[in-house]
Amino acid sequence: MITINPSDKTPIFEQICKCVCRDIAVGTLREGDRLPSARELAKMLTLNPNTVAKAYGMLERDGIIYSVQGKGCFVAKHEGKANEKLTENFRSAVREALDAGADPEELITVVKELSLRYQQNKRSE
Amino acid sequence: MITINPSDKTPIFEQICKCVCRDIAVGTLREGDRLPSARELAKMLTLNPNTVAKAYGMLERDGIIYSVQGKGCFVAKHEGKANEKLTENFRSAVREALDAGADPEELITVVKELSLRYQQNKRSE
Amino acid sequence: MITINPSDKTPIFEQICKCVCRDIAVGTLREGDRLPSARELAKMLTLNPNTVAKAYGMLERDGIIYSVQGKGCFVAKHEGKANEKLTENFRSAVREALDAGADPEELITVVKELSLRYQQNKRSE
Amino acid sequence: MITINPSDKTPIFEQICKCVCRDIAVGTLREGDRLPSARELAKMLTLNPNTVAKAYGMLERDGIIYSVQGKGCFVAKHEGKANEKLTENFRSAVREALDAGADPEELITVVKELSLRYQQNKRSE
DNA sequence: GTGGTCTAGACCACG
DNA sequence: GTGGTCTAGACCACA
Repeated sequence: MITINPSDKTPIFEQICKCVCRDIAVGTLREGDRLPSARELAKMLTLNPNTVAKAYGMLERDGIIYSVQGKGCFVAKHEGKANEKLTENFRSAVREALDAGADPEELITVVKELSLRYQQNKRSE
Repeated sequence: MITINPSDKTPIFEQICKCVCRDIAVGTLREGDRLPSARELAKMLTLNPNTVAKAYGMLERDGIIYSVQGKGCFVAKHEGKANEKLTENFRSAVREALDAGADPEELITVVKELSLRYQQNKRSE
Repeated sequence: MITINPSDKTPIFEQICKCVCRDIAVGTLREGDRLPSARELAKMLTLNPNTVAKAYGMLERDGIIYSVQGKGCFVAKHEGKANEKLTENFRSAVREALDAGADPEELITVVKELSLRYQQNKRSE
Repeated sequence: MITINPSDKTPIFEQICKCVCRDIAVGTLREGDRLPSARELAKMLTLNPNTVAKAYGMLERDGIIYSVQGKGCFVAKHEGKANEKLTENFRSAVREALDAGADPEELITVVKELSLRYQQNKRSE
């Protein structure tokens, strides 16, 4: 499922990319699965088709999906690329925090705290 | 010390905010200390005074500093606000990673690995 | 409707904020409604776009509206925030009066007297 | 007692005026009482003497105090002037709130709520 | 001198 | 087209 939060400051095309990557990492999307066409998705989410096209273009450039003329876009062999892309964001956030002078122990505490809270949310759903 | 990297794509005013927060978190700046005036800092960094004023304005709205007409800007009681602001991006990155199904242990491993590498870079400087 | 009184000494951007808050509180603006673009409004009021942008920025930081890149600004879920912001000055005036030893009954009498006079003015317009 | 809050946005000279008016209204200062000299007060509060002088000038202009060359400043016959000045602030706040579309009943509720809270604070002191 | 506000005009990313 | 950022230069009130 691709969901967009318009009030989120991250560009919409990037939100789409992340959703697709996440679905691949989680297993909701598997190798060879067909993504909704750009037009289709744009209509579903009431977005500008160009925005969806841009997102698909980024994903294709990164080798996460591939497009077939006249047929649509499909999930490529992942080889962990989608996962890499996701953790890369995390890695850069860690680097940024360290540059800002954060204590490694403090970061680990934050991870533990948030993952605990996350699991509780999941359980209560 | 406040340093700016113009080639960094994060807005200049935000870079200033982070520098101030870091200095407060580290203890270089303490409650009641006076920050350089907007014009002074602008001259030092060859920026427009408005840019610095915007940064100071953000910090004031976040309760990290307070401004006094005709006197200057001063750091407020921290209560960890500066520290929170620094790890804010990190926290959202953690949430994103968890949403993508990342294993908390895996994230902690990444933090440990990167902080180790970071300390080595620091030592070799 | 947003109207500006240039001879009023309260900053223009604040006047804009109050107008928007009032329109939300009254119900003229509702959740999800789009505000005029900063440039558009600036042209209508013959102001500098930056002034409007500043007002919109304040409203966004207060969670009263949210901005979307390339689309515009929209009113957020209110939860009474707009109303609170409107009576904010009033609340501090009440606190001040109490500090000065004013009798609560006396203050209420003043409110009643002035609101009566206000309604008469309104009727005679 | 005159106390100054530097982080408060109201100008310092105005804070001084309000303190004096409040002390007169409450009865701490009475007709003929001598106020500390501008220099003295400036030293006590670590303020610029000009700031205190400005405040005293405003109070004298309003007929709340009078100055005697070489002797100092003294509290004038009040005739409720100090009280008027204080409630005038309240009145203008009420007018502003009404202009913003506030409901009179709502304002009265706010007064009741805040005065209740104020009395509780007083009791617990 | 300080911060606060406003204007004018520019560039960018997003949609 | 939109909002976001930055620069340049101006005026004001406060201290």
